[in-house]
Amino acid sequence: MDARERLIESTRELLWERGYVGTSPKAIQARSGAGQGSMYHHFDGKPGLARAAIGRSAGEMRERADTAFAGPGPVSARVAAYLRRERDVLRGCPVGRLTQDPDVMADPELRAPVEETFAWLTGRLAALLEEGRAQGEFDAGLDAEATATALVAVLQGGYVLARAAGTAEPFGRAVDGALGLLSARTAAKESR
Amino acid sequence: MDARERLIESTRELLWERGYVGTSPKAIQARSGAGQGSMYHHFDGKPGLARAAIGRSAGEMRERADTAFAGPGPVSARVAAYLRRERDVLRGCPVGRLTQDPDVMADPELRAPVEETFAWLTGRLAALLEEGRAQGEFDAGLDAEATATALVAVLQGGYVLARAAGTAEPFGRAVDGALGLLSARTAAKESR
DNA sequence: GTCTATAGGAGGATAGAC
DNA sequence: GTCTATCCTCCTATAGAC
Repeated sequence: MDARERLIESTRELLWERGYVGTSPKAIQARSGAGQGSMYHHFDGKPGLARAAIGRSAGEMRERADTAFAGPGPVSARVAAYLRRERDVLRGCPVGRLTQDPDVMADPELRAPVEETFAWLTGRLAALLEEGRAQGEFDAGLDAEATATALVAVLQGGYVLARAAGTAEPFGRAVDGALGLLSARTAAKESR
Repeated sequence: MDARERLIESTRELLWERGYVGTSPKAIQARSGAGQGSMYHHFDGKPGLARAAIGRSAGEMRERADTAFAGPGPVSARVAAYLRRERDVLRGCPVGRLTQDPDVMADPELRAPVEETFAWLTGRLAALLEEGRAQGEFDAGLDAEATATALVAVLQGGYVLARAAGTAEPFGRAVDGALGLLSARTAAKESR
């Protein structure tokens, strides 16, 4: 792995763990093993490094969601698969985390990937739920858009509760609670 | 308002807006109008100031929840009242926010109020839902604990989505989605 | 490409005068 | 109680040598 690559990856990790304000060029250099000169040769500074790192995190988040959504089985199973996907819960969401960083949200270039990722995710999930509703998997009264937003929120909030508790447990319980509520909207299957 | 009070309140606001790492003693002094000497006379430094500020935010959060939960009407109405309570959505949750601050979570004294507040809130809401279930307001199969955790997560995640979008809208949609799902678990009322 | 030198400013706090 | 002076470290970056 070359220096440029190590710099991006180290920045990604530090942004994840400590946020933008909490991440210094010095720390990035230390973790990546790259020197001052190397860092400023490959990037124009902290914001540039952050752009590369955030873009990568956002891309990964989309890919993982896509994988779960495109899986086999009925919609409800794919939604459950996504919600229950293995996660490093206590680490939190690398993208959602940035939402709390005023310096990130103040910079349009840093903010855009965050905004787009959640818009895409919610929209994708809403389309999936709508598909399930159209096929009679869910009852006709289900509001796909609102439900999708609630499910994404459960995930993001689950991270918050888990970190507050110091255990991954609340995350799992939140997901269980959400799926429990959703399952009640599953249209009864006629057994004929 | 005396200097000590202004210092706490300013710290509270800054912690809310910028987090612990993003808040400097200098900024606290500037916002409070107190000088260096005044600040270090009343508090032993940044951690001490943060202790006072975080404790206050946590207390307020509990009080507000208590007010909604203790209101009149059936459980479902009190839960909805809490979820739909007026909020400064784009500002986020002053307590949940701290969850992303590694320096806060690393200090037991700063962390404790955060942990306790969410444990209390989830437990309180679970007890309320259980009460509703026992009284036949919800169907017997409702998992009060998991559902309560999901609802609190929807709130915390709603803040994240709202900040990502730059609008309060996703918060409202997430709450609508959650309440929509919950209403399907309301036991049908016999009209006799 | 990477290293070292250098630099102004901010962060976080102490000391002592008033 | 509050003010000013002072301190050392870290932050973020630039310059120029190798």
